[in-house]
Amino acid sequence: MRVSKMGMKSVKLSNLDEMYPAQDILMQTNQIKQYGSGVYAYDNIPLKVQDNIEEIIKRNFNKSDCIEVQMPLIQQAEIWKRSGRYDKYLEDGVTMITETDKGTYCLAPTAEEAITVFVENRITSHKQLPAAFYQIGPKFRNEIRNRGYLLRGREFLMFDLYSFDKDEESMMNTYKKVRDTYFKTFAELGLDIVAVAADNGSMGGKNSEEIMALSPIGEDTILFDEDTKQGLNVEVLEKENAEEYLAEQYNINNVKKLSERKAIELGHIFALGTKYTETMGINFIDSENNAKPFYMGCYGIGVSRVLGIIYENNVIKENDKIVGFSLPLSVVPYYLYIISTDKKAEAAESLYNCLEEKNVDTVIDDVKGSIGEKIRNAKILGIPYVAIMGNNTENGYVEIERTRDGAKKTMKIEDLMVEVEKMKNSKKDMEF
RNA sequence: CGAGGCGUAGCGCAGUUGGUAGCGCGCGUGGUUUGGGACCAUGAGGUCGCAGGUUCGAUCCCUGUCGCCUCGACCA
Repeated sequence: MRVSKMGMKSVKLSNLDEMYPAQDILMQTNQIKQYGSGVYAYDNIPLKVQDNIEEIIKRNFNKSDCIEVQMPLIQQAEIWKRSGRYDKYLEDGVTMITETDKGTYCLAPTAEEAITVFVENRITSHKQLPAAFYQIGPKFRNEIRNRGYLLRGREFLMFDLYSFDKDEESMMNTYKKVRDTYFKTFAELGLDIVAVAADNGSMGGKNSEEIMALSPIGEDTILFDEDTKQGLNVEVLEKENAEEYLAEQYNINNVKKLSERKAIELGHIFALGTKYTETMGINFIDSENNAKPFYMGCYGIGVSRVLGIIYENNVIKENDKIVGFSLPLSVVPYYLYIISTDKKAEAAESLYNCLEEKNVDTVIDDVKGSIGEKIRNAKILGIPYVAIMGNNTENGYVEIERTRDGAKKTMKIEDLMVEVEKMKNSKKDMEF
């Protein structure tokens, strides 16, 4: 991508939001644009980071035999009435309603109802079970209070997975399998997650855990056990016989060892049981020719929220001042930010074009400006490596700066091309 | 919805004890610069969120309203 084509201007950062500095940078530099409370447009780089997050999620869940589908975003009120949730969702004011001359539609806040209808008459026999379908798409919730930029919007991107099983035991096996996939997925995304036993809220059902990421900007405080990696709600300690309960339920024997950690919820997994399929009357035929309601599970990940957290977790500072971020290789869309003095502009173009040909995406700063300004822009965009060609580098050589920690190295241009391509394929840092 | 705060140029902010507004950054033009956010000159850009009221006169005072932010409840 060419800086000259991306509608970018140099912005001097000022008075960053103390709580969410990274997302404030995105706003100040027009990488996200707010249209209203909890409603944002995305510029190229955050959008592509989000695409990459999606892709990692999809790949992991595809491997776990989950099938990607798409549910409608406008859903007739009837299906919500069928599950009995219409009144509750309206009362809460969370669901956004569109009245048309063809009737009332709900802008999808979630999709249990829609997916259940999708499965009806499609999965009719126990031989087709277990089955799991997921989608990644926009969700709309008229939140009582939006907060933290992308962390809790009215319109946001969500991964939602729905599983169908023949009985409770099988449902719990699916639940565990999905839970494992969550851990794999978030590890790949570079986020430390903890599963925290939780209330079921409006979803209902048997069993649920919040999937939380440890992060300094977390809104919630959880207790964390280093040995078992188990997370708990702070409230657990307020229970009667808390110590016994912890020992029994979570194998935690030394309460003093628990440390308080800031965390933020990125997902929630539920073993629902037959709550929806029973009220909606959606059944399969078991091996003894009886009609039975499916045992469902539903599982969500706030993709937009993951995006926000990844930005917030990767800020870089110089002299204690936040100057930008350095996005992890697992999700960054451009690996290298190429800059040069006028005299070396041709060499920069040639490096850019060669990498384009190898399908390695980079950014070339082809706008007039000082080297220092351009390096700063690389950091504001979150590009992990900067290639500098100028007075300090003789022909055929290039200086590389790793934005994460400011480490520098000079190398041959042809070696760089090999290294960057390697980095793209392995998602691992170049050697420094 | 309960409590608090804020709406003045694209962004960050001043200011007017009531006489219709400034600064920094950014932006346009010309020139000099060119390895860590350069400089000189010159210019563009605001019905001071909106609507009423008080007043000779309101961006400022009063009332209402809308929007945004933070804490709480709720959530991915």
